[in-house]
Amino acid sequence: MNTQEINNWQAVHEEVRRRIHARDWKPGDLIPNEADLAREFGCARATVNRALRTLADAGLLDRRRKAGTRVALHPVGKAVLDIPVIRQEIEGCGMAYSYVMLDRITEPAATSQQARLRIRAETPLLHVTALHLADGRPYVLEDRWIDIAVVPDATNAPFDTTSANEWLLAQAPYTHGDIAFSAVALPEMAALALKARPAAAAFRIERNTWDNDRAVTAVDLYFAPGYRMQTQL
Amino acid sequence: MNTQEINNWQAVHEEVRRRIHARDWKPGDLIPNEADLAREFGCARATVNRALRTLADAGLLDRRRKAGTRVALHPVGKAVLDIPVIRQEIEGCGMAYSYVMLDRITEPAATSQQARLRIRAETPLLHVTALHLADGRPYVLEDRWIDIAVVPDATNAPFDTTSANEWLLAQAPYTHGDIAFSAVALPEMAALALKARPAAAAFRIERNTWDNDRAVTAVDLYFAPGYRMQTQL
DNA sequence: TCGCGTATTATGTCTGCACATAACAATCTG
DNA sequence: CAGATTGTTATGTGCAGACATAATACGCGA
Repeated sequence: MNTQEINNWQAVHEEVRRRIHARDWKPGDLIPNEADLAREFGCARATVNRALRTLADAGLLDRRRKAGTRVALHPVGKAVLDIPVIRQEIEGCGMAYSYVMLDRITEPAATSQQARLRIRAETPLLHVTALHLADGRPYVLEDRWIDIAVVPDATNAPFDTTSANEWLLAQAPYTHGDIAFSAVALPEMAALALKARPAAAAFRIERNTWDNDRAVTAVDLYFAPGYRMQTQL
Repeated sequence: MNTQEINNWQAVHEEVRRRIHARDWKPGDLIPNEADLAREFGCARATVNRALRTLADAGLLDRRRKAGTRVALHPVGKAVLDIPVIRQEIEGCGMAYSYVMLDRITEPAATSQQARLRIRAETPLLHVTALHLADGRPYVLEDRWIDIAVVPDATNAPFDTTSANEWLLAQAPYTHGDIAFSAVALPEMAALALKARPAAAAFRIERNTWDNDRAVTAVDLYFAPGYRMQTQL
């Protein structure tokens, strides 16, 4: 027999997962309560709790107090994307990373940035444009705005060898942010920098980060055509 | 004073987060060990453990046995994407969902599908093409291949009113999968179905799901131009 | 000085118990 | 009978103590 004791939370996790998968417990079914499972598996309720909580986090179970635990109707695929620092992403693929700053000026916020960062028109922003390369080939174009009022040190940072990306991570903490992925026709200037055909389909990431209610920075990343962002389910 | 007792894991979580944010503990710093923190906060080590574990899961801390816990150098943004059923995604936006099946044939696997699903050439696949609409406008084109050998019931499913998407979720369990996001120029047939300009930049999701080592299904989703996939950090 | 085994230490997890909290069920009251 | 009150139940979380595990630090011998 392979029925060794199920006395750690990973084993409980796996066994419950197996039962769901084997359709012993079908979507929508109420499963036994923690105390019963603990007794069945011969472990403490806390152990069962941890396993079920983890499964609920993963979207396989729905749990409600008193109502009990049931198998999720729609096992919502939750994909966890790591958003790595670009340098690490490139080096992680075994390619040589290099970086070129293309432009760096201080300018009043454009209308689109005002809305995005929820700032007033006269706010001066530091606008940095840079290119990240993998094995010498353009990989992604970084178009970034930084609120100088929130990150005053940025005025003195040259960004000529270290990307704003990494500098900000190390220097400017943030409390939350939002991120959006989309496909766009490459603007002409971006195409030029990336050595791609203008209007080619490019993967874009827009990201804004906030320190409490103050916008720290907004970035647009235009990836060279062919880029794929991949993960496991 | 607002120094009320920190005796639950959320409070510890918040306090640690605050200290990281306030740069009391800077990126790379070793923070006090669990036992010390528990003493400081006046709670049990298990409580501190849960808070720190959660923060580590979120990517803010790096933990290694014996080496201790340190503030992550690169607070890797881990974006958790919900991959909802398309119908729910549309209805969640307050739009009316509708669905049209465009095509449904059984055919031998094309070379590209063979590689993707790791199957032999002669394997027959059920190929279903369908359109999901929001408020009557094309939203996403679903191009799906199903291995009949793995999901025999699929042969009898008409897929004319319920999308293969939902049918599979309810009928065919899977153990794992992979998903990739990219931008592509819309193929002519897809553009036609989506009523978009051919070669327009479209957001594409490729997803493969597996039941242990057998491929269940592969799907390509072509979203209508303008689609944005969004989440919080 | 170099290598290797051992001691130390921080995290990882289990147990058994307790109480908190949410939600549904049953019952009481006007 | 309607609406409020109370009871019951399942999950959520806390605590103290124990042992497991991994990785570093130290000391010993060649």
